[in-house]
Amino acid sequence: MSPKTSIQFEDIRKEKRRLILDSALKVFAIKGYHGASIANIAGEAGISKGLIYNYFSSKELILKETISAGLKSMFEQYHFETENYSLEQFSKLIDITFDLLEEDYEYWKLYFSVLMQTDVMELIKDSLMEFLMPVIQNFTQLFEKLGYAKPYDEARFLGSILDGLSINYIIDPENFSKEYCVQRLKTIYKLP
Amino acid sequence: MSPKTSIQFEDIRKEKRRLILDSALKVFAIKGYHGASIANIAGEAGISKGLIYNYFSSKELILKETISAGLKSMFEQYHFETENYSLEQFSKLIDITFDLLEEDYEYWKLYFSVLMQTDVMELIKDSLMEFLMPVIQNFTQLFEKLGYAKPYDEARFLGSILDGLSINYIIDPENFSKEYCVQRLKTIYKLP
Amino acid sequence: MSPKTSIQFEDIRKEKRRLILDSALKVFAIKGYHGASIANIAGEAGISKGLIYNYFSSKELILKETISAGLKSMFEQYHFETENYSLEQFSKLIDITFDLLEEDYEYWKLYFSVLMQTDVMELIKDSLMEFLMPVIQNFTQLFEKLGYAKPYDEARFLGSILDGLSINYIIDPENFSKEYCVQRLKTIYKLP
Amino acid sequence: MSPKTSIQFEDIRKEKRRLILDSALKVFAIKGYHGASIANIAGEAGISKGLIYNYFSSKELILKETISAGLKSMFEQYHFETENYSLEQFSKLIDITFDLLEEDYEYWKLYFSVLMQTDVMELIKDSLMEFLMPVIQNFTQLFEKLGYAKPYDEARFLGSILDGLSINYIIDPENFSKEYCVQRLKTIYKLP
DNA sequence: GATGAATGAGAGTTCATTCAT
DNA sequence: CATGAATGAACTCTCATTCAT
Repeated sequence: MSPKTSIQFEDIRKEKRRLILDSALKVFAIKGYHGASIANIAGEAGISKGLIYNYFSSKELILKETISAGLKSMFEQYHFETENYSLEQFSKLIDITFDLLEEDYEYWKLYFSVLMQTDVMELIKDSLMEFLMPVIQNFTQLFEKLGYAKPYDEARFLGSILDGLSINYIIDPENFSKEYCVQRLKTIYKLP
Repeated sequence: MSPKTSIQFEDIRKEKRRLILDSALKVFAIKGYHGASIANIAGEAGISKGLIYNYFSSKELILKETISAGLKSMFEQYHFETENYSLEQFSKLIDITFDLLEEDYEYWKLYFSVLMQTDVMELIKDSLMEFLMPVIQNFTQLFEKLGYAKPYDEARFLGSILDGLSINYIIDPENFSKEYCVQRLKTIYKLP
Repeated sequence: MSPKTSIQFEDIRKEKRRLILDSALKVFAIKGYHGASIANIAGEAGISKGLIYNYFSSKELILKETISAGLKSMFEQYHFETENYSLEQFSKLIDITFDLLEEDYEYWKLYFSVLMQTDVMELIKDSLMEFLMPVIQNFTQLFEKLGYAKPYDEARFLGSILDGLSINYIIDPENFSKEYCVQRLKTIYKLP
Repeated sequence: MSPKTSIQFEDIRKEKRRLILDSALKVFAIKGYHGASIANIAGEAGISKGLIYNYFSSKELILKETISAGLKSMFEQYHFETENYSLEQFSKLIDITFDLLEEDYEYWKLYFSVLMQTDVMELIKDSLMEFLMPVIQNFTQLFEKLGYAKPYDEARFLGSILDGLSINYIIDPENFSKEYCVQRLKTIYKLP
């Protein structure tokens, strides 16, 4: 009966925000960004269209936040020191990558579906770069240590392979042997 | 005095059809299928919206034709026998692939942008499979001949790498060293 | 402070629905189904085009609902037992019919304008038959009882006369003497 | 090889005009005025869209001409003296009316489909009145001679019955007994 | 905080009409 | 005389966004 404290309000807002982003992710993954409507998202979340605008000022912003929230949570899972990768960490990173793909299937589906659309890309470029740059740099350092002649190019090469494997897994998980590919990749880089 | 000959009309139609498909490709590549409007395509082509429907009965059909025209022209360029790949052909195929990426940059941008959108994928699946299946099969045969334990999985692994490299080249051609990656890939497979 | 109650929303919806159907009736009656546009209806109702689709999912559906709402309300006014017409009821039915024509002028204008358009007819056939069949059957029974040699044909003959009189009244009410025709019709059938 | 004479040209024009009107009638009868497109009519006639505009300056005009050409040709078939109907002529007129309905089914379908649409009606009102007025006047005179108290109202009553019977025959010729109704009508008016 | 009625711009599509040939 | 490519306005319908309650 007593008025809710501002802390309680804060909690409600955070939870609802989370709910909207999760619902948006589901709907975006199925229908794509342009194909999904605010009504779809509201329906999935079980709330009104109007309420969504209480939390996000536009559909574009929902996409941005969906993507960057995903990147942030993924970043947190990598959590080892940001510099000086070891071979063990390299190996582990490959494992983690594929685990995340499986775990956050919907997120990655959205991520890749949006990756190639120039105009949507524009929206998320900043969040993306913030996350990807250090990873590429770390690999560049590692490959330098390992004696590769062109460590940056090798890092891009590795990144590309991971992208390709990820996409193929996302498109058609049934016929794609994750295990084989992980093993094969480790063989190429002589990882433990 | 006399009406335009049917040959004249045919020429006009062929040319205009080409113009529309080319314009569609450009616009689709930038905005994606759902994000691109018929008005955008008409604007790019410098014609009226209505005229587009004199040539294609729907937006869906424009996408289908754009994709399958691209696949067809690409298929013609591979042109070596459809069975029994040799290592030389394997090597050459990698070269050709990256040449095509450079040559038909817009097409591949569209191709990859469309690849991840479930609903759009549905529209072009048939054309796509018709082209991709034999390629995967041929590689499976080749890897079998080369003694790989799981030739189909290896074919998918190779395909994924090519996808990943292609996408990274398409997204950011300036900072991506095509030459390094081609060379690196050939080293992995011990190609000439 | 609190959101609109669902009762308030329900009231708004009911009223607006009514408004749209009434406006549609007016416009359909003047321009016919194909000739009337959603913009016309929205204009007549003083609302936006978009709002109409908040209440009816298509133009077809608006027509269907318009027709069947009219038939339903008319059916309710006949209200005497559905079987075993008497001569008194026959006589009364003629009176009611012409009263309704006067009362629901616009509805009947639409009804008849739509009657002859094959494709539109297709849309409303079911609603129509549901209403008309029992009437024809009852008259067939009545004419059988009265000793007519071909009671069904006589029922169709009577129905045709009523149609013809109705249409002529609808087209040009000023110069058409309803009273004379009602009286004349009763004379033919020796009604009270 | 020699240039066609202007008389030949005249003939060609007349024939083509006829062809277009006939084709328009067929298409209008099936799809209605609004539902039929110029392309449909051109297709039915086996000519180009452009050529139609060489003969008629608008779609509206095609409708007008279709209707009034039909009325004119019908008028010619009645052909008995325009004044002083006899009972024999009355009887014959009923017969002719139903013969024409059967013969020119498509025309009458169009005629009635267009009858109730206020805006289309506007277009053909003049042609219509030119034809209908004398018929109504003649019947008024006849009913006066026969001693009816309100001969004009009786003429409208008869006209309405003919309309109603015609419409019901047009809508559903299979289940409508023309013969019964003709006979019945003659009985009412004590015709030979 | 929460609702959903309401808007308006813009989507894909159709079609009467024009016009160069 | 005849063609059909081309236009542009209007069509049905969708949807991100606003706002009174």
